[in-house]
Amino acid sequence: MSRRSAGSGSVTLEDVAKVAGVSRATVSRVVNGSTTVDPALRKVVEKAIAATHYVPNRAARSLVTRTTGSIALVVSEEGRGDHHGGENPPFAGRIFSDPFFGRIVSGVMQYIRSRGVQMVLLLVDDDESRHQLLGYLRQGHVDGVVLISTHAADLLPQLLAEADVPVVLSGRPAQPTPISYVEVDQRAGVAMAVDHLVARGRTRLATVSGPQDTPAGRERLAAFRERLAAHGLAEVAAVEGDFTQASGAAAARELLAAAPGAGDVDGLFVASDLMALGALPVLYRAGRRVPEDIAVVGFDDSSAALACDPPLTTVRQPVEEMASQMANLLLQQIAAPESTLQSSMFQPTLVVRESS
Amino acid sequence: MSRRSAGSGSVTLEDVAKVAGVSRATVSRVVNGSTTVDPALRKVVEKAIAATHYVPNRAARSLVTRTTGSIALVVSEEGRGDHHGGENPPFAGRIFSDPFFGRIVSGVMQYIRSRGVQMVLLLVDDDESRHQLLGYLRQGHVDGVVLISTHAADLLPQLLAEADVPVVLSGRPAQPTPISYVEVDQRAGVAMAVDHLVARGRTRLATVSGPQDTPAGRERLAAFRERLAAHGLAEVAAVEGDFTQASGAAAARELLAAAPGAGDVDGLFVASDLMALGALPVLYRAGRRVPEDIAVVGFDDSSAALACDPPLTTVRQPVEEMASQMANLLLQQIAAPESTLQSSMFQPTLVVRESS
DNA sequence: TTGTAAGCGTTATCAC
DNA sequence: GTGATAACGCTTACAA
Repeated sequence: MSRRSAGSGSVTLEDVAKVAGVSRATVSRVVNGSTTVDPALRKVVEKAIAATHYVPNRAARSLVTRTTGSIALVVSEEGRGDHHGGENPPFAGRIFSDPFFGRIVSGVMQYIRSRGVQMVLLLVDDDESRHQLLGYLRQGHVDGVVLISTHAADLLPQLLAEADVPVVLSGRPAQPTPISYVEVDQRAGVAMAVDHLVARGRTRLATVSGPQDTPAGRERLAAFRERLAAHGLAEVAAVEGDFTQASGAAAARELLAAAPGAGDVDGLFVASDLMALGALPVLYRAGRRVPEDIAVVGFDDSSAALACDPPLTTVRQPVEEMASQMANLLLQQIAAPESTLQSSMFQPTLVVRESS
Repeated sequence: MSRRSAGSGSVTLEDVAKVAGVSRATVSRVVNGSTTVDPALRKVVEKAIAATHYVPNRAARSLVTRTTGSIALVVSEEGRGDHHGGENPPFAGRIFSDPFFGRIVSGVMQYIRSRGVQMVLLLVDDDESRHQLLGYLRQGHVDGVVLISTHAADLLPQLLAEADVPVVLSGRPAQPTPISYVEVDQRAGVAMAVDHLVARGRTRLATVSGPQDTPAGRERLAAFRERLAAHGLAEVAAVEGDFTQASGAAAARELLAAAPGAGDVDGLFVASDLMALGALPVLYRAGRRVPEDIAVVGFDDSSAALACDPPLTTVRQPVEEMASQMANLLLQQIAAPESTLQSSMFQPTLVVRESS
């Protein structure tokens, strides 16, 4: 085939109709699986479709049906205090290097691919890109949105809800908002971690928390304190990270500086595996053996947990399943826009490895 | 705003024209930035557009222009020997958990976002999904494809080239194919790694190679041997991995079993950081100190390199830049379909850290 | 059950 | 420079 081969896709319904000796409408009915078509004729039409290599033109179809068969996966990093301060590149690619991101993509794709739905990936990281997103959605190029929003101050969940765009949010919205969402039971997960440490005989517990401008960061810290209290304990220390590996290392240093006495802290809950990955070498170099001197539990069960040495005990979030469920709820909402909003809560599990 | 607010996006060119007191055609000209329109009228029209919150309907536009303003990022895992043998989930999500993937997404997005182009993510991992992809492309929902293909036996590069779809491939095609591509100078990168190890006084060199059914895996192994020969050396051992962390660990074990004498191997080139991440703890547990007993160099400079302990010396691939360039070449090709095919080669750099 | 015909919202080719 | 008007390829009443 040459580069100048017949403009593929240019065969129309009309062409098929001509070949099959029927009307355009009948071909359309066959293509769309209408039941009201004579089986014999259908055979003929199907043959004609195969012969002509017909494929429907999506744009034309969209124009009349006002649906597109695709959804957007929107990653919103907006609402952060730091507006990419000195990052390299300036582009907010941090999220794409988080193991979390890949799992979400995987989960969404797994759900939609067999349903003939496509996914377009969009990033929002400032006012301009948010504005562009809103425009894009109004242009009607997607039927709905799976929204990954990390920060509590993010305006997007509310805006999308108001704009009447079918949308499912990752995590409970920070402000009460009429929006569907899928969450993990953070409280239960953290409780598992704390209970596990206590069961291992640890009583001097500290935490490396997530950023307090995110719901996940806040909830996990609160749950940590709450569960500690239930055991009649109080935290020895709490240092805030930002869910990155580097911040985990920094937090560990801070922790050691604050509690220099050997054996001061004997159990550590780190609010994400990636931070734990950063923290472990720091502990190790400071002469603290894991788990002997200090038992460590992470959160997520991301690939970072297995990259840890020793392998990290962690609270598993079923991220892929949650992402699939987001896609599921979204597709339901698209199919029945006026149905009531639904949300799902997933239970985490404790994965015990060698770090505790 | 209620959930029943005015059907957003339903304001048409005609509506704007009515408000502005001009014809539909003129509004269209303004929207598309045509120069042949009276500045005064343009002002009026722009005001009307703002007043009505008009946004163009993409489907209608696509239908007539036959372009979509979006491209596909196609990840093709096809051509592997193992057809997801016993993987959990069966879905081929391996690629999404590779740090590589996020960097590619980041690079492509960075390039296209300011140009108003959108990206849809597609996965091909078997005959059926490949067939679906071809159909999808013919439906004309994207203007072109950035193709990430990992395996040498993959049919997709050839098929897309034949189908006359604008496409840019990651890496040189395994079979000579009329297709644009972006590659890294594997040979130069591996040479840096080997030279570095030799400069460190290492002479008993081994490698954990990538899978030999991928171009990257093959080229790096060949280049390793070639460069070794240039130094008058020969490899002590070469064990094949599959670019995953687990395979790196397995390879390290095999290596130790094959060369059990202490000090047998004093330098190790691992063909990807992720495999190095798996290999290091195995070496460590076997009593080999890194870098004292055995110096290790990786490839990629992915996040895995920093997750290593000690931090990994590695050959940096400018993945984001390469991905951006893929997008760039693709957009060029879309704009001028008959122009000659272009390819780019990027130079890697050596990032020296503590593992060697 | 099938065909006819009227749009869907744009862009593009013409005259003016 | 501007305005009719004809496509673009499809779905969908409505008629037959």
